[in-house]
Amino acid sequence: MGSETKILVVDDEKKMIDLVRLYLEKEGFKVDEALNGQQALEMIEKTEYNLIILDLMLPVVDGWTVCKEVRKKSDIPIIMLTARGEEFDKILGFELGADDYVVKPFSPRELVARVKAMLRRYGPKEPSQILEFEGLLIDPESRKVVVDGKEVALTPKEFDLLYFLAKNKEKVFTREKLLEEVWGYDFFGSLRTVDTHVRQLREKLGGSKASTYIVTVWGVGYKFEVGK
Amino acid sequence: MGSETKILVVDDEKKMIDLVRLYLEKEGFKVDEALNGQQALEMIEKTEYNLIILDLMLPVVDGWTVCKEVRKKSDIPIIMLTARGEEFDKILGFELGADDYVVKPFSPRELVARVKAMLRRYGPKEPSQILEFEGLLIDPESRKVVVDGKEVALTPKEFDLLYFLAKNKEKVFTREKLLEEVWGYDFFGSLRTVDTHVRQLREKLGGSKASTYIVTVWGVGYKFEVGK
DNA sequence: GAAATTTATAATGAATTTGTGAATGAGGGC
DNA sequence: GCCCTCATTCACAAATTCATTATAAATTTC
Repeated sequence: MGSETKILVVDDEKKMIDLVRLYLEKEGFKVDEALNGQQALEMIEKTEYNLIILDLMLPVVDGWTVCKEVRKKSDIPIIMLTARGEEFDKILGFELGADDYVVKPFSPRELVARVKAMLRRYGPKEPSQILEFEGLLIDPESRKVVVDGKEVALTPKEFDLLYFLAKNKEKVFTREKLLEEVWGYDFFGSLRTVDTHVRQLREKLGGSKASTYIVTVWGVGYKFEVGK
Repeated sequence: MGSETKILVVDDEKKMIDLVRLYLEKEGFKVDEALNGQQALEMIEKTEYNLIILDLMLPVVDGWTVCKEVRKKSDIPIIMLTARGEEFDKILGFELGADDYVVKPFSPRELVARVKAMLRRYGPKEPSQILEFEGLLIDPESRKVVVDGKEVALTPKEFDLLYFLAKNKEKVFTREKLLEEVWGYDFFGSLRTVDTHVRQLREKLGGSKASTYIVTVWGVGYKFEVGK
């Protein structure tokens, strides 16, 4: 992880920057800071960052403008920081190219989790691997799944679940762990939700060999297993 | 399970403590309680906890102070409990070294999930190891057991028992100790239960060399022994 | 060698866990 | 606004495992 992942934090409150820096550095990230939008744009010009954390309310040049400017030249992931009550701005932020937002006050765990999720997704592109098994092909790029040569339509959650299990084949996950990994650290719903999605998946994978891949490990959870 | 993870819960409302205790103990954690900040600090001094759950509003010494004091000496994960509306305090809490916060009223699942997440991240982690012996392979990640090249299906308890014994090979355990370690500290059933599971295991490990590994130590208990 | 203690075997009902069908409700597209 | 999809939850059925009991076998002790 910490192999030189550079993050730029833009906020006019020094205290906030320090807080964010504290937790990001604990995770091994390299952190730079900018106190206003103007400065931020200059720094982005000079240095190649892997991710930008951007407060909306900035002096000189506001967050939206920074966002728009950055997007003209690059696809760096941007996480916006917004104060509660600025909910409306959220939409605007997304339209202008932000990839995620976090509402202040936030928990460091939440921010770190989102940063990591973002980097996993957009960061130093580990070639998104096409997974292939007998009678089953999973392409994360196009989010396409092919069973016995025929494309099968999966819902987003179904796809994410299948892809996660397949990517970590032979490894058992508890329902709790799956909720955390596939649904997200901030989902606290019922464990049985996992069962339902597994069922849907098995059904959609049909009577073919593919339907045998998702295995119930009784008393523990599920795993993806190729078998023999 | 059973490996003694100790959590200190600090709150001036006994009712709140009981609630938290209920859910944490159900998960196998050992829970201590303190009703005020002063008491909390004394307990932390004497005992080594793996995690602290800390209410902000405390008599004698408040949550912030406790947090600051703890941080002077240790990196124990701290989860803060705050009442809704104390949003502002959240930031302050983080600056003082809290690792996460939960807003009251909270769902027990949420609290437990956060506790576990915290322990996973900061707690000590032992890598799960594949154990291999002549004619027997035990993989805790996939929870697979292979005897003489053929996979054998074990029930959860059988697997846990076998893995525990094998991981601690050459060491004798009384039935009592096994119940505590494999079943959990809160299991108060018959000692004979262990016998039953040992028998099942031996049967499933078949006539091969593997079936000789679980050894009865007469008058004491069982051990896993590779022999010659 | 017999009695006493400890362990092995086998069977069964209870308890836990998972599968299944269906209902609800949120959110997006038209 | 309306319909459709998807995610989630619930209730119930099915499957599996678990703990216990009773009885037989083994081992020790005297």
